[in-house]
Amino acid sequence: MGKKNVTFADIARYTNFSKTTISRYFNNPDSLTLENQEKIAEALVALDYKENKVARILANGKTEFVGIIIPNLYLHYYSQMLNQILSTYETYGYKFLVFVGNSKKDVEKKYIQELLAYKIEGMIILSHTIPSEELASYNIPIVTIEREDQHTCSVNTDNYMGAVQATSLLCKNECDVLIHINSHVSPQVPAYGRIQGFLDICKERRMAHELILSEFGHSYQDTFECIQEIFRTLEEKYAGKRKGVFMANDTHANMLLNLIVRKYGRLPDDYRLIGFDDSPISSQAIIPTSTVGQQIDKIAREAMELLVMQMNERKKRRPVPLKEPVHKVVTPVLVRRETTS
Amino acid sequence: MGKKNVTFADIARYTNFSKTTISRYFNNPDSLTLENQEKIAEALVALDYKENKVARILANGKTEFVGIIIPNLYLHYYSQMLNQILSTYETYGYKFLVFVGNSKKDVEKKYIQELLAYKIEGMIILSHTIPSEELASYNIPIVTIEREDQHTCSVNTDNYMGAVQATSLLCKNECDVLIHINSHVSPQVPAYGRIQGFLDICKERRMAHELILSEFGHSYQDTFECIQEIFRTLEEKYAGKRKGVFMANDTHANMLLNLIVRKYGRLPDDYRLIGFDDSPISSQAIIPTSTVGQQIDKIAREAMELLVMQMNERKKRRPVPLKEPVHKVVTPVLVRRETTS
DNA sequence: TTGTACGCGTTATCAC
DNA sequence: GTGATAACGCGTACAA
Repeated sequence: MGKKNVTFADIARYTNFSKTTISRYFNNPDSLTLENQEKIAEALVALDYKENKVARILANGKTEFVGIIIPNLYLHYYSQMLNQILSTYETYGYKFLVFVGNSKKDVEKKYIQELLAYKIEGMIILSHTIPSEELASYNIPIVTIEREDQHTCSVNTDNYMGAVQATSLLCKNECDVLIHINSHVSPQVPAYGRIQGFLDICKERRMAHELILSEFGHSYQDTFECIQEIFRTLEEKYAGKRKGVFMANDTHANMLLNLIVRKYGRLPDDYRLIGFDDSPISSQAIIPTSTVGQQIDKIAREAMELLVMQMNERKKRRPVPLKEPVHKVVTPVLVRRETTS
Repeated sequence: MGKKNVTFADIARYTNFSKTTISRYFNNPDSLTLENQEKIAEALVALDYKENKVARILANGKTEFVGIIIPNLYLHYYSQMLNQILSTYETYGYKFLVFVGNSKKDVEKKYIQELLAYKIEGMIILSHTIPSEELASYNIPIVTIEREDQHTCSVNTDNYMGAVQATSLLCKNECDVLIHINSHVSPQVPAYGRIQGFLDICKERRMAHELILSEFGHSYQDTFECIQEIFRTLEEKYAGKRKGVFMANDTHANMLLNLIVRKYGRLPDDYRLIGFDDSPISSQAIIPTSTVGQQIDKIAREAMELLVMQMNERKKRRPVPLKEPVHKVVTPVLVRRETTS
C-alpha cells in the first residue's frame, strides 16, 4: 500500500532501457552486455525492486504451484510425508498449497476447486475420499500416495513385501503361532498387501496362524479397548504357546505391548511383536519395538519426480499424455528392535 | 493448454453482456437482475468456465495468501499447530504457502523472499532463527508463535502458568523433593517460563527442589543417554525420598518413565512425574503420563485472528499501523493421568 | 442496472 | 543486443 510497487517500467525509466530489457535481465541475462547487466543491477538496489511473481504467472501461465490434499496431520506418517514433499522445493522450486481434508469428500472437492482456481500445475493426493477415476477427470497432472490408484499415477509402499519381511522374521523367531491383527481394509488400497503377505508366508511355511480383522473405532479409547479384548483372547487361546504378533501399525503394536508389560512387568518370552510404519512410538515404547519402516523420504521424492515429469510434458508444444498411469513402488525396510530376537 | 481458458470476455460475448457485468456477477451479484443472473449462470456451465484467481490478484492486489515458516514437522507440536492453522481456511479463506525451515537462517530468509514475491498478505512464523526485529523490518503483517517476539505480534502459551500448575500438582502429591529437568533456554523465549514458574512455586511453598539444566544433544540416542545419566543421579541422591519430577516435555518424560519402569517393572510410589505438551506419547506411554497441555487449536485461532486484523487494517484507505506489537497468551491446561495422584 | 476504458506487472512476438 | 506492442484475465472508476 502507501507507496506503490517498483515495476519494470520504473527500472526501465531509471536506466533508460525498455521493459523488455529489464525482463531479459531476469530471464536471459546473457543476452545483455555485462556492462548493462551492471547498470540494471544497480538500479534494482537503488529503487529497492521486489519481484512480483503473480504478474509473471499471468503473463507466462506458469504458477509453479502444486496442490496437496492430505487427510490429517495428526498421524506422524502424514506429517512426515508432507515434510518430505515440502522439502523437494529445494530441488524443483515448486511451491505447495496445502489443504487438510479430514476425510470429508465434499470439503476436499471444494479444496480442489480452489486449487484449480489458483492454476496449480499439479496435485499430490494422499486423502482417500475421492475415487481415482474422479481425480483423473480433472485432467491435470496428479500423483496419489498410498491409496486406491487405478486411474492415477501413484507411489506406494510395497506393503506386501513389508508383510513378508515381518512375517518371515516372526517365523525365524520360532513362534508356535503367528497372528496378524488388522482392520477390514479394501483389497483396492495398497495396505491390503499387509494381510496378503502375512497369509502367503504363513501358508508357504505351513505355519499355524490366525488373521484377526476388527473394527477399532475412531477414538484412542475405543481402539485401546478393542485391543484389550483381543489381548484377552490371545492369552486364553494360545496360553503357553509362543505368539508372533504382527500388528497393522505401531500405535496398535504399542497398545498391545503396554498391555503385556503392564500384566507381566516385562515382555515374556512367549511373545514376539512387530508393528508397521517405524513411527516415533515404536522407538519410544517401553520396549523398543520391531517394525517395518516406510521410506517416506524416497516415496516423496519419487512422487514429485513423477509429478514433475507430467507437468513438464504439459509445457511442451505437443504434449504426449501418458497412455497408462505409472505406478511406482518403494520397498520398506525391516527395523529389528527388542520385541523380536 | 490445447484449448485456451474461457474468460469473462467469452462469457460476455455468449450472453451479450459486457465483461464488467460478468465480473459483477461474481463480486456483487445483487446488482444484477435475477433474470440476468440466471442467464450468466447458464452460460457458465455451457462454456465450462473455470475461475482464474491469479488474474484477480493482479487486478485487485489481494492474494489471500499467508506464508508459514515452520521449523519442522517432526515434532507433533509443530504438525498439530500447522494442522490447526490450515483449518482456519474455513473461517477466513486464506490459503497457506508452507515452508519448512529446518532452523537454517539463510534458507528461511530465502523462503521469505519467495513468499514476498508471491505477494502474501501476511506471515506466521514458528521458526526461531530470524530475530523478531528483522522480521518486523519486512513491514508486512506478522504473527509469531512461541518464540522470541519483542518486535512482532505473537501468541504464546502461558508457560509460566503451566509450570505453576505442574509444580503445584507435584506439591499436592506430597513429594519430598521437586526436580525440574530442562535445557538451557534463553529467558527471551516463552518456554523459559517453565523454569521460572517451577522455581517460584518451589520457593513460595518452601519446597526442597533442584533445577537440572542440561544439553540433550540432537539425536534420540544422545537425549536418551543424557536422561539415563540424570536418572542414575536421582536414584542415588534422593534414594528413599519421594521425587516429584517435572520434565520439560513429554518425550523426555517418557524416556525417564521407561527407565523407571524397566528398572522396577512399574512406577514405584516414590516417583511422581509430569511432562509438558500433551503430545501423543504422554497418553501412549506405558503408564499414561500427566502433562501440561497446550491449547494448540486456540493458539492457532488467536494467531490467525491477530493476523487477519492486521491484514484488514492494511486494506483500508488510511491504515493505522499498530503502535506496539500485540502479545496474546493462552493458558495451558493440566492433564492429570496416572503418573501423579 | 449496465457499459467503456484503462490499469495491474510481467512475458512473448516481432521488428530493428 | 535492444525496443515497441500486444497479450495474460480480471477489477474498477466513471459514464450512461
